[in-house]
Amino acid sequence: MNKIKTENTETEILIAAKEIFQQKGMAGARMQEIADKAKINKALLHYYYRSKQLLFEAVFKSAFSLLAPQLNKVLNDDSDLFEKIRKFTENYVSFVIKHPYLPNFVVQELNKNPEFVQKLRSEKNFPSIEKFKLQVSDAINQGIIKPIEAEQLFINIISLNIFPFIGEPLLMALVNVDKESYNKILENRKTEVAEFIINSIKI
Amino acid sequence: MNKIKTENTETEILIAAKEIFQQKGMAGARMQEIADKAKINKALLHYYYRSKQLLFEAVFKSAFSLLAPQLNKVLNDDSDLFEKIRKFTENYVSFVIKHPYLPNFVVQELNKNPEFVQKLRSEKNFPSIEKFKLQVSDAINQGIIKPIEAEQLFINIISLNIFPFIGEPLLMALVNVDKESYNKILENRKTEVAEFIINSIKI
DNA sequence: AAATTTGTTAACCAAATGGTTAAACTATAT
DNA sequence: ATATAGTTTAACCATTTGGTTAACAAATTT
Repeated sequence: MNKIKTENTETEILIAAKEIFQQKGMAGARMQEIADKAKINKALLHYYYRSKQLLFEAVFKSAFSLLAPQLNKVLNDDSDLFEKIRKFTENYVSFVIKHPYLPNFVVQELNKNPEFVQKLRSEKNFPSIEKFKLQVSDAINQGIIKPIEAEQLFINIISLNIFPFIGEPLLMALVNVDKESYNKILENRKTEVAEFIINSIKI
Repeated sequence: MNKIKTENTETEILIAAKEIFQQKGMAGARMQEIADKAKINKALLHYYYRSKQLLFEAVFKSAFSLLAPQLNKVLNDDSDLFEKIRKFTENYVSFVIKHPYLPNFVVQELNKNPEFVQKLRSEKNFPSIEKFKLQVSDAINQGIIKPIEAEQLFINIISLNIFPFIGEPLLMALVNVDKESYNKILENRKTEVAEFIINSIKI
């Protein structure tokens, strides 16, 4: 079964590359280290992915395709506004536990390479805010929430959920707790954050 | 004036190193590029700072010593809780405009080097949360705000203020606006964020 | 089963990179 | 003015790094 063997190697490379790139970034990652982790010869990396840049792009796209559905839970889910804020907040913690380096990786590499956004936008499933805008203005018109721009609310939701992970080392130091206590704080945020947001906007 | 000339060169190097390190990170920065930016020979970098690692640490400490006073505006300022939230939120935007890459740099390098926190903690002026904890529990006891853990409130304040900058390329794409419109959104956040927080906690 | 295509490796290469050295230059002290 | 200490540079060096090559191995096709 040639196909299977090939796909295995190709996938092994991508898995190894994900780990290294997500932990060390494009600049800090070494092709040799990826090859070692995938237990293959370095030349095979180039056989399958041509160059470091292309391998990186494959990893980046794959990472974003995991993050996008999470964001769509806020932007394109049909559930009630409050319910979706609660669900997203609770789900997001589990997501990050599964992929600890992923959100930071995406945010970071996008900062170092802002033109990358173009490549993402063209892909299908790229999250769009349009539906969420309608939902927010409906909720305002129905007197469920106070007036707020959908963009601001969205940025708030994302910030409150993502930053505690991206800023973990900094926040841990400032709040002056060890990893175990910080994890408890994050665990509490599963419900705290949603209530914090809802408290702020509900009438 | 030997002293002045020396200090100039040393400072020029630090200024150049800040720019390069903050934009490209430790792994992505090149000593030659720093030398070029400082308009000096590469060997001079080593003459004044010994190694890339030590130059980086000098830059990092200098960066953190700029960020710390900002954080202390939340943690160790004497003003009233609501007032300090309003002031911090408004000030922080100006701070980031002055040092666009700084917060991201600190957060990022701390993630890649969590043991770095130790080196910071030992330094004077390292922000401590103790005073803020008292302030929050006082406000709760006086019935000014709803019960909330000081740590959670602090994380919320920081997240809402810092992430919109760190996540700018991602958020710009998701909210689907250009740089100019995004800047307007950030400008509005100067007041929006504080009201969002206060709305949520006030009784 | 012979030929061909696909997958894999060891050895190699050129460029980049952090760092060093020895000499030259400049300013200060004697 | 001359010796001395501090500053700056060009040239150099060893290692690392992304990438290539040529040969070998394993499937696949004919």
